[in-house]
Amino acid sequence: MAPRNAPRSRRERPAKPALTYDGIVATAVRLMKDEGLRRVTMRRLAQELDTGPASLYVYVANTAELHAAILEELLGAVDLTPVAAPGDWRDRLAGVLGSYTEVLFQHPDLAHSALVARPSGPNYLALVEAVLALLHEGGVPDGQAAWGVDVLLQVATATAAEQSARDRDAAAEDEHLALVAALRAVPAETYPRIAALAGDLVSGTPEQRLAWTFRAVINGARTTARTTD
Amino acid sequence: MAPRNAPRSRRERPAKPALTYDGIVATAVRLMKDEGLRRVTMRRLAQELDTGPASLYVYVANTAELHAAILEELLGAVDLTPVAAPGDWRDRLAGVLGSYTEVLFQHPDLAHSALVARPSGPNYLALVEAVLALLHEGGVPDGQAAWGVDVLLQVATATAAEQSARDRDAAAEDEHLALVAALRAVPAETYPRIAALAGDLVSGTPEQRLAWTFRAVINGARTTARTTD
DNA sequence: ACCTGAACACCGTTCAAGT
DNA sequence: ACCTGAACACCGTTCAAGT
Repeated sequence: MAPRNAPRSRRERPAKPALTYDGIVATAVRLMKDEGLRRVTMRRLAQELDTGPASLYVYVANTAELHAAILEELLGAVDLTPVAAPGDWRDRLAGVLGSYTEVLFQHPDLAHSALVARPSGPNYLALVEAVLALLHEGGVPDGQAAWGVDVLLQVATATAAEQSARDRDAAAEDEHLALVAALRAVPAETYPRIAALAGDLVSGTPEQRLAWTFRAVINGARTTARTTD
Repeated sequence: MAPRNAPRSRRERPAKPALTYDGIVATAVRLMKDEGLRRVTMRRLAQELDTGPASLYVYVANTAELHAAILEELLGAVDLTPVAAPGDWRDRLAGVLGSYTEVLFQHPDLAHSALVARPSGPNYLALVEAVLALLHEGGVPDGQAAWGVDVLLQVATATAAEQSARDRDAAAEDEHLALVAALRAVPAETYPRIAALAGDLVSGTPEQRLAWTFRAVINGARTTARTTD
């Protein structure tokens, strides 16, 4: 046992390290990994940093910005090596997008927040750059590449966000099952095409569907001119 | 002035009409149009219905389901007449999708909730049926049409959701401006493609970009086989 | 400049108890 | 079966006052 009244805790563990933006974000990332994004609230985070919630507003404008900062941090894990690897550009682009998707699927609540407040830090920019570089290599015209990168990242993000809601709580899963049931039980007179395609509409894993979607969007972006109409 | 103590209010305005699912949803729709989706909470809605929040849980499983029911209601306003109109199937499909987008842009908070909990009522099914019918008319193979309808509705919904966040609060708009600024100020050595396309990346209105995206996804879905790999 | 206590104005959801 | 009061366990954000 340490002697009583020793000034240890005062000197070795300064109870309150000064607040910094980086420190706040790092704590937020840890909190999210430990307890999920739902618990990364201004109040809970302030508690973790041994302060009051008002103090955080000096560094972060609101909760959405905080969540965007967490995502930006995690985007450092996206594998961008396919950009410089050999092989077909489409496959390598699908690889980068697949890696982005994996990051989102591992922390799926973030995908949801990414749709609302996109990050704009270096890791996000590096991802955009990688996608643009591969579209350029594939000969996709600049204007189409510029708009195409948005669509590609958006479908990946939206798919992860949808999936995340179902993973998180049973109610969202129930609702998805309700949709599947509704599609299968639909009267063929009123909805002939839905009835004809019932099986196809719900087939495949999210990953399989997303892989096809990436290819389809890449092909579409490559071949669809940006006419001003 | 009416005579005092008349039993009027007791007989002519029964203070509490019985709760029903339809009544709850109708009140929720009205409340959203009056005060915005943010105010359509279980507590606020219960107050509007002159009861306690616990009573609503007899009819609605949770807030997400309530919001999905509101959207399903509003989807009745989507214009599906292009399905049976003359003209190029692509243009008519873009028309249906554009009408769906307009509904979402008018009540943009709903778009956000639609990504999490999709509706599965008759209006949503009619929209899916319309898109499938037009893809069928265009000769898009069944499997590709089945997966393509999802992508088309998803990009429309995700675009509206993004836009809604910016319309709603200034903070989200600031964040978007931060991204635009970051894209324009990026060092050309580190991010050569972003620098080269800076103007294109942020050009166009959401409507213009979405119109191109619809065409690109339709083309991609039409030409991209669903190989099992 | 930075930090904070305290307050304002809310939330979703559950559950035992009533009718 | 349906409805409810009351409670549990939280929220985001602001602002005047302190250091």
